[in-house]
Amino acid sequence: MGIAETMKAVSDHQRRSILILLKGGRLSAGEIVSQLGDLSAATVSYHLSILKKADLVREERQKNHIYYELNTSVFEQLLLWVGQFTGGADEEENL
Amino acid sequence: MGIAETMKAVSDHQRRSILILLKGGRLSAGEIVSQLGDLSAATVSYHLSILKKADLVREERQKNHIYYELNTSVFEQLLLWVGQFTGGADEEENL
DNA sequence: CTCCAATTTCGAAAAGCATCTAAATAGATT
DNA sequence: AATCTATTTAGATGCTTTTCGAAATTGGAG
Repeated sequence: MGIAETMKAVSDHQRRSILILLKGGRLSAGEIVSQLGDLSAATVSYHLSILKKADLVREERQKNHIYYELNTSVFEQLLLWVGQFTGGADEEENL
Repeated sequence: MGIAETMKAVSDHQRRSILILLKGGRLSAGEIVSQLGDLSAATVSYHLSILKKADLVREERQKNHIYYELNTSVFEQLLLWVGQFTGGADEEENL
């Protein structure tokens, strides 16, 4: 947790692709592997573990699948961080 | 240009520190070096070049100083990208 | 309990990144 | 033009990250 971890997680292209995929609803690891197309299952698993540690996705076990879905709450924090540079959100006008 | 470049630029701790410093107004490279305290001028220059390439800062030459300042417009794009996951901004409801 | 399918973990290789010192450049001042 | 100061570029080094294939794990089905 913390902006550093979130930023690192989101700074990788493949991980951003995974996040975009998950916008369409939850998917199993295997489904993510085939939708991405060009990455081994091991690699996808690695990326998922990073997204999970950063709390950007949540995992849910069911049958013999593991489903992943977005955890939108952490994106709010990211939004706050970025917002401080755009006059959005945050704003502590005390200088 | 492009979200990839922006994300990479912003994913580094030192570069984020530089951006925060620049929130307080423009600074020369040397001023940034001393405010950061623990980084060589060469390294700071390296980070500035990345922020510049990503268009997050703008440089302005004056006397024998080079001043850097935030370019807020690219942060808006970042905001849009993040916003797509939070129900903020963007929103193309067509499924 | 054995077999299968889905996923993760391990170990290694390759690529990329942050950092430094030293050398080069750019511009202002003498 | 010689020099001083501010900054960048170059080259080297160590650290981190991404990726893979193979082996281990986990849980369900026969």
